[in-house]
Amino acid sequence: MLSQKTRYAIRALQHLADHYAQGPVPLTDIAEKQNIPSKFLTVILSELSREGLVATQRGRDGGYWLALSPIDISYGDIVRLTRGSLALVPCASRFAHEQCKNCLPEEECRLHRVMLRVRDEMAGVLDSISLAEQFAV
Amino acid sequence: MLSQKTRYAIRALQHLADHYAQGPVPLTDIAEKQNIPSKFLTVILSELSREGLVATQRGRDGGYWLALSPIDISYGDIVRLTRGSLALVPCASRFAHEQCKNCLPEEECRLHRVMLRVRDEMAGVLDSISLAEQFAV
DNA sequence: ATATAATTCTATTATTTTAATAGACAATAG
DNA sequence: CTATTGTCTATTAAAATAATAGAATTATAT
Repeated sequence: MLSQKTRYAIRALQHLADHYAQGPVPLTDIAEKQNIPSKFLTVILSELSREGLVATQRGRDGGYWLALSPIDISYGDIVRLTRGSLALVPCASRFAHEQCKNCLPEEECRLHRVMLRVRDEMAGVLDSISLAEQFAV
Repeated sequence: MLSQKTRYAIRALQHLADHYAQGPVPLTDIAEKQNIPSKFLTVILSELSREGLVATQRGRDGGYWLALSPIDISYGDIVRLTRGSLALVPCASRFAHEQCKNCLPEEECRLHRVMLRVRDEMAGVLDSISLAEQFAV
């Protein structure tokens, strides 16, 4: 499952995509429209900003906006960024590969091989849909 | 991510598949060969037995074995059984559907639609591989 | 019958992760 | 200058996960 935080992050980004190139969107707007606790959203957006996915401006008339065009942000990117990996097990991650705890040696582990397939399929879907797809899917 | 418990469950079942039709396999064997804490495996196997996926016999020479032929147990079945659902968000589950917390109405939620696609792809892979596939993938 | 080897059950504890909140600080527009 | 808005660091709360403990039960061989 995606964590609540990841779900919030995705919906916040969708909201920003909907207002792309319309100037800074204040956090309060996002929180209200998307039904996200605003203090928590603060934490989430600050992280996304540190990661370079959103740009920000402080002060009056400030807010957040996408640092890239919606079409250049895929769901795969977002998930990798917010939870580290698309994979369902640590050893099946392409970019954040690590050994699973208490497992067999990787080359003997059948689960490993199954999960590599699953990860590839998931990547296929998630990397093919961007924030620009309003009615995607 | 799959939980550690789910990973243990899958590897335990794979072990049983490897010894299918060879009589009861004692828990201790599985725990040692698969590197799973034995008391924890106790809990896991009892659950799998209650779910009807493995059969058991107590007492001397007792142990666990698969209640079905390995070819009739898919990875999809196991994941659904141990974590309730294949889906990455509650609202995208086919059999355990529920509303995501703090979300928008489902028909407005774009994440919902994306995640339905992902679930279908995952199901495609996981339901097509069974415990009989030794070198699957 | 009895000893032994095994699972089962219920409860509890420990650990980790996730979610949420608080409050002081910094920047900007007007 | 002041109101508005994001930033940062820390803390707390809550939930999920992982692991353990120990008594009870069952089956088998002898």
